[in-house]
Order: sequence, then C-alpha cells, then structure tokens
Amino acid sequence: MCRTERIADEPMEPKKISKMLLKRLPLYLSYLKTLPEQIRHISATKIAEALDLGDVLVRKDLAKVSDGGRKKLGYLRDELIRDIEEFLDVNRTVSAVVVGAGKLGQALLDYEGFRRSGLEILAGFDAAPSVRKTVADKPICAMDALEGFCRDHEIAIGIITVPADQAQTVCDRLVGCGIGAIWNFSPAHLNVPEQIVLQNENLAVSVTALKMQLKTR
Amino acid sequence: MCRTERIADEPMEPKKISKMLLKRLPLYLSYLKTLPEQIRHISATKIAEALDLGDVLVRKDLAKVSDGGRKKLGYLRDELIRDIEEFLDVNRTVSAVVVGAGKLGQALLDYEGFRRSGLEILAGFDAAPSVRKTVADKPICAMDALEGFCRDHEIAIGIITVPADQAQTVCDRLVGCGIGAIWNFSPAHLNVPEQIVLQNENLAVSVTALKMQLKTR
DNA sequence: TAGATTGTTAATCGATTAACAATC
DNA sequence: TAGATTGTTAATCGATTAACAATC
Repeated sequence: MCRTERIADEPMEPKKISKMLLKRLPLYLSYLKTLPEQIRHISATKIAEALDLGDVLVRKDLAKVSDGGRKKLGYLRDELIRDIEEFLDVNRTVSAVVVGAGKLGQALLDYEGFRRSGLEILAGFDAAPSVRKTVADKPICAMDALEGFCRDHEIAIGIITVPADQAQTVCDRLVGCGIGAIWNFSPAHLNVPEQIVLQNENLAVSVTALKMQLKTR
Repeated sequence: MCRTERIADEPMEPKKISKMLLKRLPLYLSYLKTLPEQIRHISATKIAEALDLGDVLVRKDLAKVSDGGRKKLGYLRDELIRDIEEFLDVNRTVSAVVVGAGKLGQALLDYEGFRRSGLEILAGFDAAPSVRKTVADKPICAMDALEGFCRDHEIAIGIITVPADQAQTVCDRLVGCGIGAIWNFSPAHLNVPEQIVLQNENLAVSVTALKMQLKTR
C-alpha cells in the first residue's frame, strides 16, 4: 500500500478539510458568539445539542481546528472562537463584484453582514446601469468597465446575478479578468476552468427540493 | 437480517429518494429544456458530460424517475422532461409568504422564476410595513396579520428574511400558523418540530466556505 | 473516587464509481 | 456485426457514528 510504503522524508499530507467541515465551522462560530458573556467553558456535546448535530462529529471538527480541548472542561469559549476564526481566516478580506444589478444583486450589494465573513463587495455591474447610480454607496457601472475594474482592484470573487441566458458569457468575462472564484446565483450551469472555484446558489433547485420534502414526508 | 426475514405481505419500501437526487433532477430538467428543438433523443452520458457529472450517476438517477430509456438510443427528450416534471410535481403550486421585506425579501417577492418551480409567494410581512405597500403587486402587510393570512390562504412554506435575532420568533409564529416548511435565509440556527421541513440558505456560511476553497486550492 | 469530557480506532452508512451483462 | 447504450451488481470512497481508552 502506498500509505505504508511512504518515504520517510516525504512531507506529511495535511489533514483533509472537507466542504462539510467548512460549512459547519461558521455555524459553530455564530453559536459561540451568541452565548452569554459569563459562560467561559463550552463542550462539544453542548454545541452539538444546540445545533442538532452528533457530539462525536462536533468533537472531531473542533479537534481539527483547535488543541484547546480540556478533558472534563471542554474548550475555553474565547479561545475556541479565536481558533475557528484563525482557521477560517475571517480577518482576511477578499474583494468581490456583483454582475447583474437587479433586485437580488442590489440585495447582495446592500447586505452589511458579508463584512463579518471577510467579503467586501466593491461594485455592481449591469448592462443598463442607468437605473441606479449607486447601491449602499457602491457604484453601479456599465459592463464595459468590468475588466478594468477587476484588474485595478484585484477582485477575487465574481458574483453572478444575471438571468440564466447571460450567465455563461458573464462567467467567461469574469474568468478572463483573473478572478479566482465564481458565486453563481443564476439557475444556469456554468463551465469554468478547473482551477476556478465555482459555487452555485441555485434557488430554483432549492425550492424544488424543498417542495418535494414537503410532499413526501 | 431484517431484510431477508421480511414478512411477504409487508408492503415494499419505496425506492429511496435522496436529497442529492432532488437537487440534481432540476438541473437535468433545465438542461433538457435548453437543448435545441430538433434534438429528439438524449443519453445519460450526454447529460453527464454537459453537467460535469458521472455517467453512471445520471443513468441511475434517470432510471429512478423514468422507464423511457432505450438501449442504444437513450431517452426521448420530451418524454424524459415529462417524466422528471411529473416526478418533481412542478405543476403542483404551493403557496408561500416572505417574512422580512428588506432588500432580500423584496428580491424574492419580485422573482418571476419561482412560478416555474411551482412556488407562489402571495405576500410579504414586515414589522415596518409602511416603507412599501406592495412589491411586484404583492402586498406588504403588518406582522399582526400573519396568522390570519396564513390560515386563510393555506400557506405551506414560510420564507424567513429577517435579521438573525428575530428569526426564531418569526419561525415559531410560522410554525404556529400550520405551515409545513421553513426556508430560512437568516444566518440563525432555527429549532423546529421534527415534522417541519427546514432548509437553510445561509449566505454567510456559503461565502466563508467559498473563501476557504479560494485560499486552500 | 466518579463523572464528564476529549480524542482515537473501528464499524456503519450512504453515495458514487467500476465492472459487466444485456440488447437494440 | 459492432458500437452505443441501458441497467444491475459489486467495489470503493467519504462522511458519520459507535465503542472505548484516557484523564482531569
């Protein structure tokens, strides 16, 4: 087996971090932050109960990001918060643009909460930018300004909120600008080069799945 | 083993439908609908290639919802569309309300595309309904009208777009109205009775996970 | 001490993929 | 026929859970 025959000075492969873990850690973080000030210690079991998860699962997750676990006591809350924040690198801010300044695009431009996650949306772009000049003090620009803006501001994430039939074109242009990730709110399937991170937020898919669970329970 | 000792006249357990399947079927459907008119046949392999999925996976998915598969030919496109639509019951419309008429709530009220998924949002509710009287011809009502409205219109889905600190309260009221599912866009973890379907659309979680993939690739 | 907790190893579960038989 | 395809059975993979040892 490859694993047992590993050459000694080959670097250890880093602990694998799954997407599932990445989705749970922010939940732990927001739960920990809602706890009353006077609570100093918190156990994996308590977190698991509060969030309807298995206790072993939470324990393993926490062990991946912190070594502050004390038998019988659990974790020091503030230390655990720091460790998760450090792991998730919430203080590193990345820049984004929204393409498509319809209602949804405007809502994302307007949402204050992203800053707490380390996302800063700098501008919106739209084929008809005349409807609004700014949203939440952020400029709504014409599409032909996209490439220049992305390069000048080192945009890392392109957020797509245009209709499905324009999504691939917009996606290609964003990739051409050198962005590293696409956050796709359109219902279209997008083709991206493999080094680009693609995350789909397809509300039509979500609602259909929700309806089905409603029906078949 | 339980399975082998099953009493003969006990009803067969229905084929299990996983959440993953429910999220892929709408993707197949929208892909099939974008195909040019003249294409009459389509194979699982082609769909898999177009959507970056495994071919066996698609084949198994399709077999669960249609028996129209013909060796060497694949599926008749129109028949497959009908079979998937029937399985997903897209023609059954369910009614919903949005609680929280901020930018995001308004965007959801305004989005035409939900009708194609069989979701009809009838009204919005807000603690300060005075800001807007209607969005997309749908009324924005005061919170104290929530219970009456939900009962009168047999609302099945409650969509939550209020800030995190009000989400649980709103959720409890919706559950009290007899809705069957909560679609939660707030970043709060919600406690619901087990018979209520809960789907979280936590954008803070999404963006954090996206940032991490960006970093660690 | 006894109990609560962590953290590890093994088992289970579910979803995906591989292999392959069937056949139009 | 040969090739493209479906559909099934077995294998693999990854994530979760169970069992349990350690210990403060």
